[in-house]
Amino acid sequence: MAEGHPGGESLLFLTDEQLRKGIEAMFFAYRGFTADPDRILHDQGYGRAHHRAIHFIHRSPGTTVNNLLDILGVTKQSLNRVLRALIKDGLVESRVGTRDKRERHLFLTDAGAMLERELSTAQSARMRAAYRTAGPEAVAGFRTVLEAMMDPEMRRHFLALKESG
Amino acid sequence: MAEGHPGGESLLFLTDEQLRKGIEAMFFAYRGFTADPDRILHDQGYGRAHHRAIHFIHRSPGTTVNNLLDILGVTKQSLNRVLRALIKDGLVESRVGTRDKRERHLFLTDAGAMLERELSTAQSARMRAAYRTAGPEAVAGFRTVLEAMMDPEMRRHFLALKESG
DNA sequence: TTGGAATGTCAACAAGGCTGACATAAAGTG
DNA sequence: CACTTTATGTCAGCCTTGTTGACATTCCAA
Repeated sequence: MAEGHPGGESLLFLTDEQLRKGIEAMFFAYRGFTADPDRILHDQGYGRAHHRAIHFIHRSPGTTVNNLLDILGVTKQSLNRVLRALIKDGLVESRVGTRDKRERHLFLTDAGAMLERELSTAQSARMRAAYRTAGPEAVAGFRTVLEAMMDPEMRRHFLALKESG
Repeated sequence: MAEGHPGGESLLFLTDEQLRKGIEAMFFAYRGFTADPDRILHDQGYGRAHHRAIHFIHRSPGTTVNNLLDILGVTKQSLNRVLRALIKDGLVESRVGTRDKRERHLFLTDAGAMLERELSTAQSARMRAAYRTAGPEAVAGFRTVLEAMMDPEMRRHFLALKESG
């Protein structure tokens, strides 16, 4: 490690200590990131899985169960339980596909959209505060590192969502 | 939103769309962040909870159960279940305190240190790759935003750990 | 038309969170 | 010494959310 490394500064920030701090920062920050929605959801008897489903249905209305499975990276049985609850409670609507009747297309109802709004507002508020504190350049760096940290397939999903935004 | 906002550029990057992308980036990146350790742990019959305990015991050898509870933000029943398994399997040692005999001080055994090393190596490798791809300035921004996103109490823990590093 | 592939549902189980109650031991306080 | 507080461990039971296995429906292609 002490050998003359070419470039000097370009490698210096990659010490074990720096990496460990990055790991811990992710851990603590993610807790903050989910804290506000978790509180709201818990009050309604839902969990983080419901939030994820609601978020991505809102983001891509009419998406199929299979699509959602790819994005969320869970088993269909696990997702199905969550969807069943959301449908039963009238937050999500499931419409049989017209072209392919095996598929179910998912939409938020008005009530679902309302909850989505509430969750998104809470989570965005924290994000906004963090962004403001850190400044635009820090935000750009933040996004760059996060994107580099994803699995390739997840990055593909992430970028695909970007375009539709 | 379209009203003349003072400062212009300083607020422009805080659109709903930017915030939503940040939220999704956190979601997808965290999956990547935990993917490699999760695989290793699963092979040994452990989960993410065990990883967290091992990480912070490694980071602060001799830490007490109460300390760990504060940092991890779980209940003692939950942590105890994890610690019991780790102690039974000979990865963690629990020593009665000398000054205060009510306290248990936690240490990794050689076997525990070995697993910690394996987990940390896997997770650091991904972090290192992301850091390298993104570059030093992006990394600084990344860390700044994450720190701003934490709950104050978590930030306190995070900064306290930094010093001992 | 029949068999395989794709899509989604239901049942049962495990990990790991949670709360509540309680035991023990040690420390601190009157 | 009696009493309270603190630190920890444990039991029982619940919830969310992950898993695998079995199954129904639908589509498509041989």
